Amino acid sequence: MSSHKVYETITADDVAQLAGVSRWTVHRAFKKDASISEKSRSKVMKAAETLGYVPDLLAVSLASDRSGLVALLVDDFSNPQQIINLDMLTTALREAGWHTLVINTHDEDDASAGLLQASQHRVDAAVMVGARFDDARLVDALGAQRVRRLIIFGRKSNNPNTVSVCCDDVQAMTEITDYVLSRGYRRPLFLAGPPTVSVHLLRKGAFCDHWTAKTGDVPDVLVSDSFNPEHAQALIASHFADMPKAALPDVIVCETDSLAMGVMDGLRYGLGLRVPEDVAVTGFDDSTFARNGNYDLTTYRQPNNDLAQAVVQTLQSGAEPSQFDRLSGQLVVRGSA
Amino acid sequence: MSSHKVYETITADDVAQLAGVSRWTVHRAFKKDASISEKSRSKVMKAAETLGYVPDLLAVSLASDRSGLVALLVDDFSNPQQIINLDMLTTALREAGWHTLVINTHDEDDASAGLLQASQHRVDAAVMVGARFDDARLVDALGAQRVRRLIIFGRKSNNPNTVSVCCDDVQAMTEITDYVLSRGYRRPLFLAGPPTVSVHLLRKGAFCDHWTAKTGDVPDVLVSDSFNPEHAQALIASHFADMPKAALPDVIVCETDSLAMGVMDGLRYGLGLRVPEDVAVTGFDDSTFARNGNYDLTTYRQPNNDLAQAVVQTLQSGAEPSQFDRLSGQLVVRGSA
DNA sequence: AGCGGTTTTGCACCCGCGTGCAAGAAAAAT
DNA sequence: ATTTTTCTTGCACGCGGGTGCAAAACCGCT
Repeated sequence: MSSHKVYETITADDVAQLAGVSRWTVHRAFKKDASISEKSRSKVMKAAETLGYVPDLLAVSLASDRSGLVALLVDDFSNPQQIINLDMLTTALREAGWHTLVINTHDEDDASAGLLQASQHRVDAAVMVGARFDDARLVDALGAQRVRRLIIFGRKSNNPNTVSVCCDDVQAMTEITDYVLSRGYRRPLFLAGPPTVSVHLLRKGAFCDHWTAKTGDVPDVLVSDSFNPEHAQALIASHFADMPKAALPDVIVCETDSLAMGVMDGLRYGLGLRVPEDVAVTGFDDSTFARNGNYDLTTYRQPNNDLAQAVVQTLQSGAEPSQFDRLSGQLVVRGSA
Repeated sequence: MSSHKVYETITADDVAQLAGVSRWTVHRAFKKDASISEKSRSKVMKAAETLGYVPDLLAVSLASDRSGLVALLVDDFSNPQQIINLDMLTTALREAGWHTLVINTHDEDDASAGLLQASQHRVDAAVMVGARFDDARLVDALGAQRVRRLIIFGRKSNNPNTVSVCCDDVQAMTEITDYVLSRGYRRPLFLAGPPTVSVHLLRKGAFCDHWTAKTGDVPDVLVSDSFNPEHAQALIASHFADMPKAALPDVIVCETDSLAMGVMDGLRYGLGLRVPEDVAVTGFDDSTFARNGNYDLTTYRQPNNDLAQAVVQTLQSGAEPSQFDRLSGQLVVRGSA
């Protein structure tokens, strides 16, 4: 109507006509290993070239029942780790020939709606990158499964209709715990993010269990309602406001870097304490800002690229894929602990 | 083949059959303001409900020549501002009923290929969020225009086939300049990002022009090959390594927050200088980390949400849209200058 | 030239749904 | 009760291309 179309769509029929063959021959020319003579293939290719023909992916999807689309459901763009995941995933998927539908979900209902929308686009798979939803409930809510394949990214899901791609949180937390112990810290506080989510239980649980196993003590745990650093900063500042120095923990083990950075800001600017002299801090993720001069955070680096590649491999292996839920990263020791 | 389909696709025909009407009536039931009796609409809706029918967007797109997809070409996931843009855009578009194809482009050729791929998905529009490509060349390279509408986001493009959505950089830089002058700084250095890109010429030019107009002096300019903070940190550290204190600038005006943060780290940890006592710093974007206790950056906040809304409005107004290239943000004064 | 076998090519039909038009049903008017 | 007028409904056809099969063209050989 009003949108004047500058570009006239060219279809395979146009190419066929120009090349003097049938539409199906054009199709074969573009298909690897198709039965077609070299002569007509080159005719077709030349015609396609001059016309600037490219196959319409929409039509291809409809006809072939493969869309070449993968939905990425992301629920927190302020989380640096999720952004890195996004970066890696979009890159890896694109290199492997997939395109990416990013769905910015804000809460769980949104995630559920997003999954439905993804299915309406016939995505070949949906990857849940978020941290704020409960995947078990989500999958069930969707009934059988409108989405061909559901990948839970960054944490372990026990839902059988699902593939988990994540690193081994228990192993990672164990390494952190051992390191903290080896440095002589004995009065730890674990700072956890919002409860509701399985990965956190894993990290918190792994830390507490391992600590108790090694020392016999049960560590204190503090829970933040949000991963937002500013929130954590305020929490720390108020939580320790009237506490005598002697009662302070000597190390705060945080579930993520974002929490750790907030903690450091809170300790320094809110309480006037030094890190690590007064209180040491560890994080998890090795985000960009964690390694600058200001934070210099001891943390754990996830194998981001491997994780993204694991998703691609999962998609490429049509059959029941090996689970990639035990990838391992690397402890990064810096100045904060 | 190997991928056993758990979920049987339900089409409008299935619903039609169950409801005892024709497929077209089903279509009408789902179409607002369609001519259909209340009776049959409710019959259809009930049938659709029990079957769990949702229209297949792929087929809809193919048939209606509107995909409901918008491509977002992003070239730098390490740039916090671009992430905020991504966040705002995906949210605003989703609220307006569009879905988002995010294409992670790494260089200009990639952007060009990405645009082509976007067109193959019949996107209703493509939004270039990147900073690293030259849009003029890009648009021309694509020939007429395979993409219905091309929106350049975050900077002004002069290409007539394009809609620019951005804030008024000249106005913004002028405000910063006036502020810096009002604080008594007189030996500025402007730190620019990689050249090649128009927006930067705007900010740098605006600063230099306005400064010269006000003082008669021509400011020094330093160029960083990358917006990466660590890169800027190293650059600053080496650039000023052997310079006597008296020769240092008294304020470093940076093109973006990421540069400014790198500069602050370089000044502090590389050169042992204090900010703002020895050297003041200003940024641009008001990113999350710019406002924490460590950086406390004086910067300029872009109207992120307005910008995203402007994109939506552009898409919704079918006809020649008013250009949204003069939106204005807000100077944010903090401790760094 | 004639024949069996192989490679190429064309075609009917389908993917799931939108559009325009004409037939059918119901409501309004005579 | 009959004719108009207005709503509803059904249907042919199209969007651009993929699949399987059958016809056609090609091949070497007798």
